[in-house]
Amino acid sequence: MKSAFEIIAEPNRRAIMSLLVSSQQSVGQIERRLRMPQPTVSKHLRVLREAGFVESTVDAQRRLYRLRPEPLQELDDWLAPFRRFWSSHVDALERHLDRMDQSTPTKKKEKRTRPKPRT
Amino acid sequence: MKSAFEIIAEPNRRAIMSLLVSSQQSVGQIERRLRMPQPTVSKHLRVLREAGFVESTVDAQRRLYRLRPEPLQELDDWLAPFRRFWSSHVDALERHLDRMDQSTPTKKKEKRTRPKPRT
DNA sequence: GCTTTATATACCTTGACAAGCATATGCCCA
DNA sequence: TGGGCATATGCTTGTCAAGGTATATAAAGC
Repeated sequence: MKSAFEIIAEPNRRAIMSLLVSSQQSVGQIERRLRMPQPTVSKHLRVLREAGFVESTVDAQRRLYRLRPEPLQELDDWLAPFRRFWSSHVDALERHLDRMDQSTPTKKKEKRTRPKPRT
Repeated sequence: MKSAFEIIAEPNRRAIMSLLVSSQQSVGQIERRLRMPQPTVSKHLRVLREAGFVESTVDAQRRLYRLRPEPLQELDDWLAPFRRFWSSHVDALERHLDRMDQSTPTKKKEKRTRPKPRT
């Protein structure tokens, strides 16, 4: 089984998801609005469906697809531990930088790979 | 350039990120704690670094890696529009299901692909 | 029943990427 | 300065997934 992260790694799938945020859509609607060949849409919808990101309803010859919240919540849960790095204060990074040294450092030359970000 | 989503799609990279949440780590520490061959660690760190997920400090022969908040925030931003589906009420799904019909439905047979989830 | 519309699937090709292994680079210390 | 430790990089290979094209399934309407 594929992780939720791999599912949304694909740009077309993210586009489909974003489209479904406003309301449910048929395959044909998605196809037209995203200017994407129909088999491509169907295949991505299949992946999304099997991963639980969307569900479908039969409407005559059409299938209406809509979002399901659970897998997105899983992504959100993974992000949670990292959220403290930016959500609390502007200087969250600074606090992080000060919480160092459980390694065995010798000299600390402190040559940063990047310039210190000015938030 | 690669999207932040593709970067974190790789399980080993997510493991490294999670490890760095507690504090910065040297390559050797990551290698031992995740039981991962050293070249593998270095290569993933390179990907993470070039995508802005981590930055490094030179400490003699070691390189200390630590997290950077920005790219994760980007992920969080993408998730934001979907958050209304679960964060507000228990019946967020229900409300979504009721906000339908901008398609041209004919009969509405309502054969759900899955059983209606009982939250 | 036949045609049209809507969606799904099968097959093939191609590209991307991760792992494994070997090797290079760089720094420390005796 | 030579050897050992820490990390980075090069090369090769196997795998997997996405796109393209064609075709299958199924319902609608005449």
